[in-house]
Amino acid sequence: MAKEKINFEDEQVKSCYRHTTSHILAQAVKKLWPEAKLAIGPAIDNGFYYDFDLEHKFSDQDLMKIQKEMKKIIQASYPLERFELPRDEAIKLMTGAGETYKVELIEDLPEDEVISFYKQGDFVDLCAGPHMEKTGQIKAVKLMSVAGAYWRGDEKRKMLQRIYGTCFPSQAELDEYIEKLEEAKKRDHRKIGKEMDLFAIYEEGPGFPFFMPKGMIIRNELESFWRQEHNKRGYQEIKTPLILNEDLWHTSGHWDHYENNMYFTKIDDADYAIKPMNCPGAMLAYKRKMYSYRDFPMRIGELGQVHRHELSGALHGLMRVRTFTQDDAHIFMLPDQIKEEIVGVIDFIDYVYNLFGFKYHVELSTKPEDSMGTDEEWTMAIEALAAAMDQKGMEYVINEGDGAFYGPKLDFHLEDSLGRTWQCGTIQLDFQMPQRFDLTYIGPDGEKHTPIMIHRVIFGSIERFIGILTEHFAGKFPLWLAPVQIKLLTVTEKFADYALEVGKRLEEAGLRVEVDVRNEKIGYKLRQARNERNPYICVIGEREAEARSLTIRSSKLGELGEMSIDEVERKLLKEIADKAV
RNA sequence: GCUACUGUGGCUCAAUGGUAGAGCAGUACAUUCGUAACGUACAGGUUGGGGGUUCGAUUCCCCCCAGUAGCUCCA
Repeated sequence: MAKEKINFEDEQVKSCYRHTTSHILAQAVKKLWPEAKLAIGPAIDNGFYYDFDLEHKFSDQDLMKIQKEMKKIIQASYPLERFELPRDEAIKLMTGAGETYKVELIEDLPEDEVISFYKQGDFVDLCAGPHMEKTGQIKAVKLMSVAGAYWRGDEKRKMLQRIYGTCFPSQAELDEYIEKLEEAKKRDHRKIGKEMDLFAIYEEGPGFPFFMPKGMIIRNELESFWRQEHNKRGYQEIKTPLILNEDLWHTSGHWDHYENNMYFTKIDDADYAIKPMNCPGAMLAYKRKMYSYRDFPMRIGELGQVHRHELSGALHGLMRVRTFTQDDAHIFMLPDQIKEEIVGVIDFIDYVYNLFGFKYHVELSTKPEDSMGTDEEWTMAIEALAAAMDQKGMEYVINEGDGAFYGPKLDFHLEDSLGRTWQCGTIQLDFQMPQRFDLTYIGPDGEKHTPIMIHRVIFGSIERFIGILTEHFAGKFPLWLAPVQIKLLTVTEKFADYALEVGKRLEEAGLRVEVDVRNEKIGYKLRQARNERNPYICVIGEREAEARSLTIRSSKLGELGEMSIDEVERKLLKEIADKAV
């Protein structure tokens, strides 16, 4: 049986395999530190973890020790035996063992739930299973790291020590996984951002990124693309201030629901807040005049810079910052326009993500504990979002209680190089804000009505999106985004005149060109140009200068041979116009 | 914010209880060389900040700041 090939393609098998390994981890830790209390130890996407409550702090050396102990348990190939106990006996067993966390888990199980345990050797753990038949079936194990994690994910409760590990049916597969992780690290946008001189974050401003000239090119290209696409889709653009009076934030509900994340300031003794969201500004902009029902839908976009006080430990390169620019828009509409507008935004997001070749998944986030509005309004809003997704025939998962305080949302998540997902696009349906700000329009009945509003972003934040793009393309950006699109390298200084002339001409055609006429060997200049991830590199020597041609090399396709300057110009301009990836 | 870890010249890293070294990048000189690093020289650091222990700390201790991983939270 143990010789049977373990099918990791089967998610259930994989999960069962990893879950068993987490029990082996727990057994090893209990052997080495009998006083350790066990919390929980599930299989996760890339492996498994187990949480322990233990005075002794695990070090990297400890991980090695534990791993050795795990090997012994695997070699002993204990069978995993399941047994069930009535509730009181189960509690007695765990209380006797001093496993207070397990007792709490049992006490929280529903009355009619079967309480099962798994035993391997002298180790017993509360567990619903399933498990492998014996510990000897586990082949390649590696403990990855140790980190803190709150008991039951509650920051008010004790922080436990969590050991992360992974395991595979063979050493080769484990090695492959480790190698993949190494490769992914090379794509880290923080590393590439530094190497390509795109952006920087200094101690003087944690979470407040600086964009350098090359990063600004990417930013500006994204923004002009954004404007173009919004124009096409009937959006108008506004800009609202960064700082607004306290009253506004009371009206919007931010003061009550979002204060912890806001920065405040005073002007002439009056309280002001730095905006954490753009919507209240958009509300004021709406209120500047009267509207007819014929004016809807009204789509108002804003590239709005917001500031949010994120916890220091949450900051992460460009992905999680304390100031970012949302590619925001607020759509005001009539009740019967809701679904169509949501579908329109879904299509828009899908168009943009597909352009870059992104895979994404969607979550529907429902009413959080701290929220405004009635249950009926929330139900209606959630149903509208779900209906739009259903009309598109798109899959989504429900993310219970994770909505914004003013309404439910559809969140679009993109993956980074390490498989972590980041929320980028979001569509939020809001019945609250228009009421609170007393927004109105005149309906066909001649009466005043309150419009319905959508908040939405496509990129999410320009910063995060650039981070994701950087990792997705490993710094080899599509030509239209590349900070330098073509780099010309001279073989010797003799060809500098020709190179500069070509450079000038390509620049006049609208291309971003760099010419390297330095007195260095061509191999050296070439190496540097490649390290800079330049999409196109041309070496210019005697041959090219005489024929007035270019020998071009693509970072993606390799050598493309000799072409006329015209050809190169046309080729690149077309690639840019096509936004080819 | 919490837990653990880390913090040395622009970058990557080394070293030691006795006031720091290398490679890359930079500058100068030399070289004019056709597809991933020519050579020589120079310059560059009060070892994140503050305090303490010590005859002496960058190395040990404490506090703070920043970063990394994870948790919590989130675009």
